[in-house]
Amino acid sequence: MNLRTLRYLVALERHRHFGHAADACFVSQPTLSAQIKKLEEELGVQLVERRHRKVLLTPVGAEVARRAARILQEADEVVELARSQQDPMAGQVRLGLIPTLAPYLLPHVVKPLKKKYPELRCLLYEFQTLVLLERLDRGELDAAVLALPVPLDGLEHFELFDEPFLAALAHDHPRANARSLTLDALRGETLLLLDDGHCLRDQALEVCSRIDVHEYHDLRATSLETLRQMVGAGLGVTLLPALAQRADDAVQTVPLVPQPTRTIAMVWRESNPRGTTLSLLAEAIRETMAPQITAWGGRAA
Amino acid sequence: MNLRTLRYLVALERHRHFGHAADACFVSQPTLSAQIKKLEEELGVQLVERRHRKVLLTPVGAEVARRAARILQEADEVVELARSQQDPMAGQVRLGLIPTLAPYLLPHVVKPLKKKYPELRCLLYEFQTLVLLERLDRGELDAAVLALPVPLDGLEHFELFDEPFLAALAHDHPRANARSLTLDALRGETLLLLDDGHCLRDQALEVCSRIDVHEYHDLRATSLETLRQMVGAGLGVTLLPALAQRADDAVQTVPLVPQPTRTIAMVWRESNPRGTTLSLLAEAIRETMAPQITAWGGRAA
DNA sequence: ATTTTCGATTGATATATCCAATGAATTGTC
DNA sequence: GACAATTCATTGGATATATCAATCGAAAAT
Repeated sequence: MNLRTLRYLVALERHRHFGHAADACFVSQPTLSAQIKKLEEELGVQLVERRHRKVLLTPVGAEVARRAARILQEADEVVELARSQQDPMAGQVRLGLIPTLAPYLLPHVVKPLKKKYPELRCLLYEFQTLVLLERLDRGELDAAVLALPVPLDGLEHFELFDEPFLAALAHDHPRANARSLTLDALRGETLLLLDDGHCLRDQALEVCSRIDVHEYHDLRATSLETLRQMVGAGLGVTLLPALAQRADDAVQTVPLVPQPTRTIAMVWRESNPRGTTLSLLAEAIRETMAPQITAWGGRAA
Repeated sequence: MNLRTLRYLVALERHRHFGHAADACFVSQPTLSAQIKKLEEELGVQLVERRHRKVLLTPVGAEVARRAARILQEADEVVELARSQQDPMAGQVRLGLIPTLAPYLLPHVVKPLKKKYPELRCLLYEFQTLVLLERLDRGELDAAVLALPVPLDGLEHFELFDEPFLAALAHDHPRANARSLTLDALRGETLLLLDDGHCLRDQALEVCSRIDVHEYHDLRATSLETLRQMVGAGLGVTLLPALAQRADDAVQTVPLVPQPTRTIAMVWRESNPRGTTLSLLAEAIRETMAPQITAWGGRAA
């Protein structure tokens, strides 16, 4: 069976006339006749009653034509689907972000992106780095926004910006009102960290590795907001990524000198055919965030 | 576009491997490769990510494949329609049954069916209810025999009979030789059940919900025969469907009063062109089983 | 460094589809 | 009743398409 042949049958049903149906299909009448006949042979049933000056579909023929019309419609829909996919900035993109970034970055970028690329529908997911890379590889995500470094084999990457870390202290901490702090000033403090698996945990540990701080081991926060609460409650200090800072009576954030940062980038599979879309998307995010980041002394990539 | 090409795409989706997909379609690998490529060109979108040792469908590719599978199923239905037109009770029918019914029902019906419809070849499958419904929907089965209720949208159904439940007790259980039991008589017993996913598990729980029994949680049987062994070993009691009873030194089955039952029915897709065949088949099964069922006090539908 | 795996490419061959011309059956006209 | 008109079927040759075996080349595995 063949979609073309089904089209012939549907045309024949409409026109009830071999010649006219053939015209409508832009083929010659013998072609259509032969194909209908072949279809009948293949199916082993008579589809058409050929009477002089009158073509009638048999009951089976009518049913087959009805189903054929439906099949053709669905086939046309597939073509439509593909066509609508042609515009690089249309359709949907499945985007994953790390949890210590997503809730703070998205409020800045979602609206501008919607404005710049109104046809683009971003499906947003929040996973830790390892899961992001896994899903990326399995094709369950189109791109991931995360902190470098990650193993980049087979991946394209586009650096978005360097996000500074700030010291977060309880409001009644002796140094809470300093204009800035050196890392050394935190020596001897109790350091609060996120749970295992969050890249921010490793980044904070890395930054603080050269000074003598003791991690608070009894409780590890599972979200940045919990971590902030713990700082506010006076359990210790932590490093907050700049995007996560906000007015908070209980917690003061103080810039560090020299400024530690983490590099935020978007990555995707080299083989992803939507590479263009993803570059443009990354570029748009970079551009949107640049003013904010430079104001904080970070590097817009 | 071409139905053959769509078949190639669907095979590629299933196998995620050009060579294997080609084998499954009985063509050479270059043929399949070329056709997929041509389809991509025709649609103007990349459907497949070709990575070394790994083939991945793009999101569009996956969607196209999904629609293609549907189209192909409908095309196959046209062929079936035509075939069944020639002789409704010839050809093959793919029939799925639930595992708590198949081994006990089939010995009763296979021979009579063979006699009544010698041209009909039944391919038999055994799956749990959820899988049956899924495969039915995907067109991998023509009909399923299962216990109602199930969601019946888009499905025809034909009730075959109501199968009674019997109490199954170890032969040395105090009540093992009773002529009949009320459910209340099981109060306080340990109830043995099948594993999750078996509808019989839910049916037994439903029946016993009003009396106080404790489920034996440490081990759930994966088959009715295992369950019977466990009862024989004295681990507890269970409910057996009437068709599953048989002479067994270690296990006694006792009728319950009033008699709980489950309704066994055959279901198939409304759109299945072999509806006539399937009704006749169901009718034949109902007729074959009626004497047996009424002898047990069940209702022949 | 070598081998293995696997999709892409090539070129020859078989098949399917197409059209123009023509045939055959029915109906309408003189 | 002969002849023309209509309409679908058939024929035969041209063209397009799908197919295969053989081979290539890149990436991984050893």
